[in-house]
Amino acid sequence: MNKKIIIRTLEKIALYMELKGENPFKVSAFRKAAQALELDPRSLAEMDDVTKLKGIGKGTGDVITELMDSGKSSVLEELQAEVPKGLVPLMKLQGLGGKKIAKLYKELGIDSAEALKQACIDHTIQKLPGFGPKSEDKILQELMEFDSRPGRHPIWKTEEAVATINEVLENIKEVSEYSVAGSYRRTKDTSKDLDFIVATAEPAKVKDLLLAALPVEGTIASGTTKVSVTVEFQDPIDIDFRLVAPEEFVTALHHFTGSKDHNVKMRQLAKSQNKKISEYGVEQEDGTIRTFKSEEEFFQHFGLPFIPPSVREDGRETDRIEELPELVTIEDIKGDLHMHTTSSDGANSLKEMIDACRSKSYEYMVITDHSQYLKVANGLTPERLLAQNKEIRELNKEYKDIEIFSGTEMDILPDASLDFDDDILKQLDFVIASIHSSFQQPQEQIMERMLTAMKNPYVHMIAHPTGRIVGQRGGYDPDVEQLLDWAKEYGKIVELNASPYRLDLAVEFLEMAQEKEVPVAINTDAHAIEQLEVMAIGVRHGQKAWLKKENVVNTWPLEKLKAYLKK
DNA sequence: GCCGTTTTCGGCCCGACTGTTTTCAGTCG
Repeated sequence: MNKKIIIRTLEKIALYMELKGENPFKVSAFRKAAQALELDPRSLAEMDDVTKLKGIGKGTGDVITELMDSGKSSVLEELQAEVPKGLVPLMKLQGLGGKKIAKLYKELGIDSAEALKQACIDHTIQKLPGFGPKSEDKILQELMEFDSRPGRHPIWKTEEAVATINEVLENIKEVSEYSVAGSYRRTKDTSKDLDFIVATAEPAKVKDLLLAALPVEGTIASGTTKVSVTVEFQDPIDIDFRLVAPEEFVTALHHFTGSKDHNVKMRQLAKSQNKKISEYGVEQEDGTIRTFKSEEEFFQHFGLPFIPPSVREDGRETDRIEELPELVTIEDIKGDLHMHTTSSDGANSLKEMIDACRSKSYEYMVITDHSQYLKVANGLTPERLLAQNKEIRELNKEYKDIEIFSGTEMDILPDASLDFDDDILKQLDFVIASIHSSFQQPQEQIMERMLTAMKNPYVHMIAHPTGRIVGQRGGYDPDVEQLLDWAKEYGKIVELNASPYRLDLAVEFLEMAQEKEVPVAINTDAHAIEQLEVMAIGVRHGQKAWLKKENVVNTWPLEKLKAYLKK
């Protein structure tokens, strides 16, 4: 029995219990059991007794055992017999939770979205105790909008909204400090909504100014310290603003940066020290509230080093603090191994790209324009590539402060051949191989193409290994584990493409790469000088996988990298 | 349902907002 199926079953049981209106602690016990399994790196076969895991006891352990023995769960089956399936999607509606849905089912027999809609239209909802005319209106509204609302927003779409809001906040003089928080600050590749913390002594005034400056489409909640609105940018997106007093800024920022699991862990830790964390400060044993000047100081208060937002995820980060000093940081980056110029589809010339990298104080850089197959990107023919190679060699003599490698981003063609012959490739310093075509091929064919590149002795790196676009397309679906095994076997680097459109490899695969000791390069794939800045996003994405500096080749000094590429 | 260096019962992170109440339950993050 697959571990993932067991995890999903435990979560499903929790969901059905919620719909039954079960004790919330019992519900969360099943969620915690699912999480305990998920966070344990071992396979089920490797665990002799699951109840030894913290969070799994007799009840949840029995469910797991039954699933392993018979492939089914009588607990889930009983719940499913009792709770209509049609109630499950109702949990997604804003403002409706397990208890209210359970009540609607028990009292009115509502067992589906359609039945709920009809009950709203017939005005039977508002007669139910605990519900009223406003609830009825809201539910109906939610039901109408639900299908058209986007789920999670990819980071490349939210960036624009964040920049706009930052600008608005910057220009309100009553705002003393502000920051985006939430999953965006943690550099998740998608976000459900955006959170902003705003420090001000005049919350009411700031609230009015803020709402007046934004294209607000609707209001979800509007209190004195918390405002939730739907704002119309490219797509409508929900934004939470928390207005706090200046001294509360740091604890509020920490709280609303999350993750939820990280906060739970921190609060438990505080409790064990007889303290209490809230968004307003840390209550000491004697009842006084302590506030902080910085998050560093906040963590220090609990005897912890600064934990960067990027790794505040599953709550285990507080147990991995000894690894924090080894994490890759933006200051460690010594070069960028993937960028384009006007020779192919870039917006800036060779010299402009070089000057931009010099101003970033990089030790080295690689020019990697597209190859001839990619006609839409004006890919270079062997002749143009060799001419560029010569030009780079000349420029390299001229610039003493940076080493300019001559490279290519060569297509792996649909027929599993490579776009350049070996006698061309061997004249280059750095060869990237990547797939830009025939994504729909079956996995065996994709993998055959990858294997050709892996086996070629002149190829150094596989770029954007899965071809995904965050929140838009899945890519060409390679068997990533196999790919990483090959990379290890044939000595290839895999890329962490830092473009917010890609962030490819994804976090789980980067973890796998590090475990298999496959070196990673964090590259911007810049098509214009401004895009060199996405390196910071890539680094934070890498931190989410706990990538260590030593495993990221472009943190290495020039000589070490050169020696590695030559072998 | 799970857990225990206040250990087999009683708590489980903490607080804001809404809509319903007339003091609070439910939902959300």
